[in-house]
Amino acid sequence: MSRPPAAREKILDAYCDLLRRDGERAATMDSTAALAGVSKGGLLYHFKSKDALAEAVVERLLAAAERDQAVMATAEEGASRYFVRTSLQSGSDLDTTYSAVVRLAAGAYEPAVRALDTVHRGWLELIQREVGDPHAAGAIMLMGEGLYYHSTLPGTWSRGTFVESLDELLRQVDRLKSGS
Amino acid sequence: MSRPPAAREKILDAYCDLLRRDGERAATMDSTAALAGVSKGGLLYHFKSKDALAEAVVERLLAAAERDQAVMATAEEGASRYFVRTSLQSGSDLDTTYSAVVRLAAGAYEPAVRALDTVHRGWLELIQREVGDPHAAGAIMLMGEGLYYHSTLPGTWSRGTFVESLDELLRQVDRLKSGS
DNA sequence: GTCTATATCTCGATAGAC
DNA sequence: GTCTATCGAGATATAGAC
Repeated sequence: MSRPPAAREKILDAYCDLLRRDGERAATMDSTAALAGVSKGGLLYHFKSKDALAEAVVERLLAAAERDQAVMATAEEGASRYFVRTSLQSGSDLDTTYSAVVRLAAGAYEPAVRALDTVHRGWLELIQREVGDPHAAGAIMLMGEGLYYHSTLPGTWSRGTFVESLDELLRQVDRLKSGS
Repeated sequence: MSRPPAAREKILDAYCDLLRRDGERAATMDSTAALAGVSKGGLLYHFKSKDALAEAVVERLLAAAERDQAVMATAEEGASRYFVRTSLQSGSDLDTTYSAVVRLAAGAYEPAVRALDTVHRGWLELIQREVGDPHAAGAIMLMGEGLYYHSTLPGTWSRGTFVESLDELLRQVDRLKSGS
């Protein structure tokens, strides 16, 4: 359990935040360094290139997703409800990193695309294990992903709408789970 | 019904394609002009700035969505099935433009965010009109949006998975529709 | 209406001081 | 381990020829 330098983590946090909030275009090394409170030279000591930064974010996602899926697999409410409920952005480490990787994938960065594949497979697998019917499981996963998609678009009406009705949405999940 | 110059449309097509396939970063004026088969000067005759390009894409989305929602409102299969079915990228004008605007919104471009709000409200409204129960309608909309989200991520496993099971997914839509 | 040439700015990355 | 200074590439945008 080596403890990575605090500066390194601050830089990664800043890069993920910029990706999530302002998009790939705004997530430059200059603005990342500024937000992290270090100079460009300081940043480049920890990450030799921009690719190295992106790589580190992808690794962070895979680690966070593995931890989260361990929790999801044993959640009392069941994997489906856990998944849909936590698809709303809450500011957790997984949220932020996942959103950042989605932005990287949107920029056609291959390692990000592959990492998302892995994470998505894991989620569907866990939901299927609980639900049984693979198509009901697929529908539940899509609901969660739709919720994520809406919660990640900057400042929209839909986020508020769906946040307010989360309880009722979870009851729709129950309907998909039961029978058929 | 003024007919806009062919070059202008080709430029917009190229810009949308680049945004969708390669992200905001890659969608530069240089590469847009190259893909459209015009020079940078030619591009700048039709669009005085990059912002003007983005604006035109947003307007195109609003027009395409209005046309599509008119079809959706009277679709024989019902608005819900129509919506979920067409959430899979098919290469239609609406698909391409919507994806492009989502990328612009991810870059925190406010007019894109507002346009998406408008379009999303319209979709949910039409689904609710068919389904009755607003929460079932919300769940159906989220399924469609999840499907869109997966189909727009470049080259993933999930796209294939959900494409293959579209018929069964539509039956899950029916389950959500029928009696709460 | 479309092109070339060019000015200006910002990004990513290197070099070297401290 | 962190900083400043600076270079080359690529981005937006302007000017003006055809």
